[in-house]
Amino acid sequence: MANLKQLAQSLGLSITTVSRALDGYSDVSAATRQRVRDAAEKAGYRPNASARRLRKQRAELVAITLPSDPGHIGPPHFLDMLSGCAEHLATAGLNLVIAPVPRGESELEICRRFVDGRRVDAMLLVRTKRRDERVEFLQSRGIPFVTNGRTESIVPHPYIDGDGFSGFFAATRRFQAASHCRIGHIAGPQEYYFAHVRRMGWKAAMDEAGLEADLCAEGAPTEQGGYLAALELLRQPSRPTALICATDEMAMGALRALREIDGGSEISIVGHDDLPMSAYTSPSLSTMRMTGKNLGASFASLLLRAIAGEPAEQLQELHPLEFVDRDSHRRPLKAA
Amino acid sequence: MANLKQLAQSLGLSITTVSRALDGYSDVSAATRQRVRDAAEKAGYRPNASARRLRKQRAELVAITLPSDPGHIGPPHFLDMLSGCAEHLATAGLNLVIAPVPRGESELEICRRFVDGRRVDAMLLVRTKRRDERVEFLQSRGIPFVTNGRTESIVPHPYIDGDGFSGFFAATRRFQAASHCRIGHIAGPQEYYFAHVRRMGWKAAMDEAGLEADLCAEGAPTEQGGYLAALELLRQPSRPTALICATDEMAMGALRALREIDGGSEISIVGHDDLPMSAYTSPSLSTMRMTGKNLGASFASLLLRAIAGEPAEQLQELHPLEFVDRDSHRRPLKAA
DNA sequence: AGATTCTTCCGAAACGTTTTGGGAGTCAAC
DNA sequence: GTTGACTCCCAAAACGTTTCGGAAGAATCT
Repeated sequence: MANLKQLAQSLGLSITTVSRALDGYSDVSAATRQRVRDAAEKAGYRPNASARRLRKQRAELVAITLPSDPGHIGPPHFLDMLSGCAEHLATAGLNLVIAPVPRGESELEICRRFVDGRRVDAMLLVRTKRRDERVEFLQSRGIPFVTNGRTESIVPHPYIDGDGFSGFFAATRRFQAASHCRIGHIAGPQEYYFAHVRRMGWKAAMDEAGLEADLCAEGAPTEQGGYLAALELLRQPSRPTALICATDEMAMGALRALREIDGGSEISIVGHDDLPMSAYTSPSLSTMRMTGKNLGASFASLLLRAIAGEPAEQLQELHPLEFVDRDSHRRPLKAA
Repeated sequence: MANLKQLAQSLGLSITTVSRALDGYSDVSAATRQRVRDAAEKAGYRPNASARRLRKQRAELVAITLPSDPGHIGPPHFLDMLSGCAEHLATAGLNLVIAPVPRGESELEICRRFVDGRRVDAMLLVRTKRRDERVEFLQSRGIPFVTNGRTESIVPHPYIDGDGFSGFFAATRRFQAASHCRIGHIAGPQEYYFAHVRRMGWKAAMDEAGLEADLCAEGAPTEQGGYLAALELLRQPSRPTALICATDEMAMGALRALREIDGGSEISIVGHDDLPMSAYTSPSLSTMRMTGKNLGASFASLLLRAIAGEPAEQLQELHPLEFVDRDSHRRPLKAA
């Protein structure tokens, strides 16, 4: 409850000595140190955070941008991540603050406010774009940060990401191995790195197999976006027999479209994210998810290393995707 | 980028005047004010947050405890709430920080750290217990706070909550109207207020109808908890024909139990939370959810009013529950 | 002309901590 | 009896802001 001055007075010591005793410096005698610590404990003393921050020129805070419009990271996972992240940061004395983006303001402005007002020591970025102005800004300021998702920035930066290319490549291959030729892709907005790279994985597998990669429709990364994109593909003269969707949510929308369309139940489908609800759709949705446990802790750990000054090149984690084998990806294929 | 001193020097003014110009005080001339503001804008000046906080004795921060073990608020909703809350608080210049609870530490210790270290001006509490030591602590410190969920605290405090009693009462009535007599309740841990009050709602409706309220099993508020509790009820000599579950997650577990048991498909079921996945189970899960949009903003708004000094009695919001009518609550009832 | 008010500015203190750069005392070595 | 090393402690500065209490000069009133 009290402050250092009062504590010092009550002990008949100087502020300096009390402060150094609490911080465990060796230039205060063991006896005094103990006496000070006991008194501090008894008084319930906690150093005033603002004062320490001002003096040490560190905010002891890290901000994470909170995607307010639908992004590629499903809420259930995101909250897990937030939690794991906050917990890990706390072990280093850092607290996690949420940086929401009010309508009418850009994420860049938010970054600027937090960074230039020295409200935070570092930042975590979510939902990266291929060309991400937040990344450019933070690099120009030289403030440590880690992104969840890569970018196409020329100068490297720390990130943690799932290997969407390989995952979508492998999923496409899987369909090809099951004799699918008309494999369509429901893509997310291509300015996002994750959406782009997933499309590239699908396309590479099609190209390599000598199949035409013409069945691709882009939509918002939402149920509705997936629905509309799927309808677009199903209206083609030569329909897909299988669909690879950028996200589970989009896949749910595609499933809705398939239900509405004649013969839709013969089309196989796969998503990405492994949302909890994906296990309960009918058919249950086959999907992919990032391997590795506690994404949040890894995210935080990378940031701590970035703060400690490790070079960006050593702070780039690309996790393989694992396939979640359920029903939707092997629906009976009608002979063409 | 710069600080007040540099800005003042470059303008040939005192620190005081620059500060007051930026804050719009009337004792600096309009001309000077404009000149200062232009210069500040050009220099990209942002006041140092730590310094202001120290001087103003306000942290400009609000913490929310993050339930790390499974609670009653489903992750999807929780993240929405977090986001809405952070956004609303930001309009008042407050940022939201996440207070995770590391294993081995109690939520009380976390509160103490945040409050006594003056890291926050106020707190948001989630997942309240009937007797909640965090509430008692914050009341003893006189720090503003709002809980999501009521408590049995003698001295009133601000809260926002769903009316679980009436909701579960009405749901039980609904089953009774459909000729169910053996209506069971899958209860959450009774130390939580929400779990207790939901059970009370069910019990009151049973008592009032002259039906025996003997079919009640308690479990952890998880899928597994619901599964085990349901098995317990289904093993009774006189089985339930309908089940009211404290949460959707528990209801999902109960559905699993029903699938495994002979005749389980004749048992009706209802949950609470309206998780996204609840629409996709088979049968689709009838459930309840709190009315009112943007819980997070309401939560934040209550807190701002609490900070402004409004008495607790005026800051208690109890929202009715609405029934989400799907398939699981009207499965064919075998004549007894 | 003197008294009063208004306008516009500023010096200095304060917020509570950490850290720099010693200072006084003790003890052993020369 | 001077020197140096060591132990234990402290005064004061610094971090960057806000705000209290004027002060100087101009304008208005008596």
